[in-house]
Amino acid sequence: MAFTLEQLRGFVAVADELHFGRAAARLKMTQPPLSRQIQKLERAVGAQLLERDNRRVTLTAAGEVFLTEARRLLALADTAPEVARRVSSGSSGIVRIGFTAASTYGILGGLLNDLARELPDVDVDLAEMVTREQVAGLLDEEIDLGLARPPFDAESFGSRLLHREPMLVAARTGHRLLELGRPVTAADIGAEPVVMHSPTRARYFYDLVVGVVPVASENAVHVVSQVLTMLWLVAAGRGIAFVPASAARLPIEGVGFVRLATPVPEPVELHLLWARQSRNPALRRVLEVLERHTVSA
Amino acid sequence: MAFTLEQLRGFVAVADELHFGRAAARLKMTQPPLSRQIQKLERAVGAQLLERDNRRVTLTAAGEVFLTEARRLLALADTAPEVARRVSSGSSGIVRIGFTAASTYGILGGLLNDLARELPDVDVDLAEMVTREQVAGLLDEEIDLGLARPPFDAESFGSRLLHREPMLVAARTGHRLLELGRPVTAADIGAEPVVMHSPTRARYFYDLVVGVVPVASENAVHVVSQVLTMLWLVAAGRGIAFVPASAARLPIEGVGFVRLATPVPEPVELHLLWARQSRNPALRRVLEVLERHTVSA
DNA sequence: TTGATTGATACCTTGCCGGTATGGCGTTCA
DNA sequence: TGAACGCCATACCGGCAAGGTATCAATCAA
Repeated sequence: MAFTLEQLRGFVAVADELHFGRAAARLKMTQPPLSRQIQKLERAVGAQLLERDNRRVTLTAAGEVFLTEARRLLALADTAPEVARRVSSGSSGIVRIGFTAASTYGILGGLLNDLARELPDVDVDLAEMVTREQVAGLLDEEIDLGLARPPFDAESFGSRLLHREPMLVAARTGHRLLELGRPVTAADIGAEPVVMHSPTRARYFYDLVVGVVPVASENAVHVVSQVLTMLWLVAAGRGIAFVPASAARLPIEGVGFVRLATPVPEPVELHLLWARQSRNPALRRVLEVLERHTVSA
Repeated sequence: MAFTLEQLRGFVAVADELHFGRAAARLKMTQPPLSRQIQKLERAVGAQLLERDNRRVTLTAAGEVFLTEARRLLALADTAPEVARRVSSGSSGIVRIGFTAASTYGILGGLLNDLARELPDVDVDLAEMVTREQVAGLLDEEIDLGLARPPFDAESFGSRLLHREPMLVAARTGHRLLELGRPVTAADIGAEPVVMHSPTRARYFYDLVVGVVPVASENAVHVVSQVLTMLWLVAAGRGIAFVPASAARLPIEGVGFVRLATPVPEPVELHLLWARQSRNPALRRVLEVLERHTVSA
């Protein structure tokens, strides 16, 4: 037969007071049931815990070590519900965030700072993934929150526009386009070789660029999907590239930037994205915090 | 109102089976009282632990964390009588040691041998836990002694450097880095895909590696926290990994090791760690013995 | 639509827990 | 030295709560 937490409380009280009567009073009960509790506890443990010598009560050696065990058990039993409640209310927990590499250099830092300040007990796991992976990850609950670019299905996902930025042209230092002193237009580009976005893996940028510079696909010398790779290729003199403004923060030697003229001034959108079906309570709190989060451009 | 250990056992059984009927059978009771046990437990905890949707049962986020608390409580409740009985039958103390998985393959064995020889009347309980868990465990006296890596607070903890070892690069057999015949440097690694340490759960190694190989974070193909997992991923050809030398003792097929060049020759430290506040008398004696214990490299 | 599955509810019975009363034993004074 | 007191254990009783049986309600599969 196993012991109960009540018996432990009784034992700790008696061990504190070394007196059954006072211990019982502290537990707001009478002495006889307390005596029986202790007897049962000793039978369950299989060792004598207290020496009662009809005048005084003392702890045995076994009782001494069992007392620390009992205290630890009770402490754990008292705090465990608190832990669960905190998770349930979302004030503690884990939120897994997927993000595109490019968003790192824009707004992820400030966003994480806000979270750390307002929800210090929420752990954030970060995973770098492209938009398509994020969409899949949200659906099978691999991540809770995404930082991604359109398009995505408004039915299954909640989203919020987080950030807009202009499009830049990246070119090797000294390139003629950098000297224009004004935004670059499609006409300026002509037959310039272009490091192009992959139409499959970076479809968002691909569509955006093709909508502005119709000829671009003709001059593509490379097709890649990572902004960083593009800038390296630009630095290596392979051609020019179209990148979001936040890429200018990357410290790549030998690359300069100039604004690209677009119908919309800031066409590059980054959205917060989450699965409506998510049951992660921490996610709700995180969304509340990020609702108030504004992005400094 | 507080919960009982019986309710915890009920909850753990249901969480294991995700089925009230089977869980009840395992507990040798019928289903209705089990349902009520869980309801009472949820009221006592103050959070919903299980999602019952009349066809299937799932754990909520709060249930997930409460489950680990419940398991810990029950484990403690099961071992506590054992501890008391051992003392009752002559053992003079128990020391609980937390250790990281990696340290097992280095020095834990010899250390335990020393203890068994010099303090045969002290029982040793072992628990595998990461550094952060050890720090928490020491503070709430769940363990008495830790084998962990920096950093930790020198105010509340006593510590002693126990062991230093070099850092290795793990790569698939036949990999070019293994053929160099000399320690690997940051330049050798280049754009090699890397199985990286988690910056949150394996912060010590993360910081260590990032300090030596600045590009590592760019090429991270996986982020994990267990050395064994890293080696499996390396064996599967996912990339290379940075591991402490003791990991080379793990018998993983198809993985080779080569020294990583570091500013300090043996940068990986393992410390003995204990809470200054500890009142466990056996701990004092153990520390005296380990004071004389030296580690054969 | 119907039968099967599964968790919740209603109601009953019983066993356990705590209460009061009292006993046994030792200590303390007059 | 013995009477009174202090303290823990035991006996016995009553209420409550836990478990069992029967059944309901909801969902899913055929």
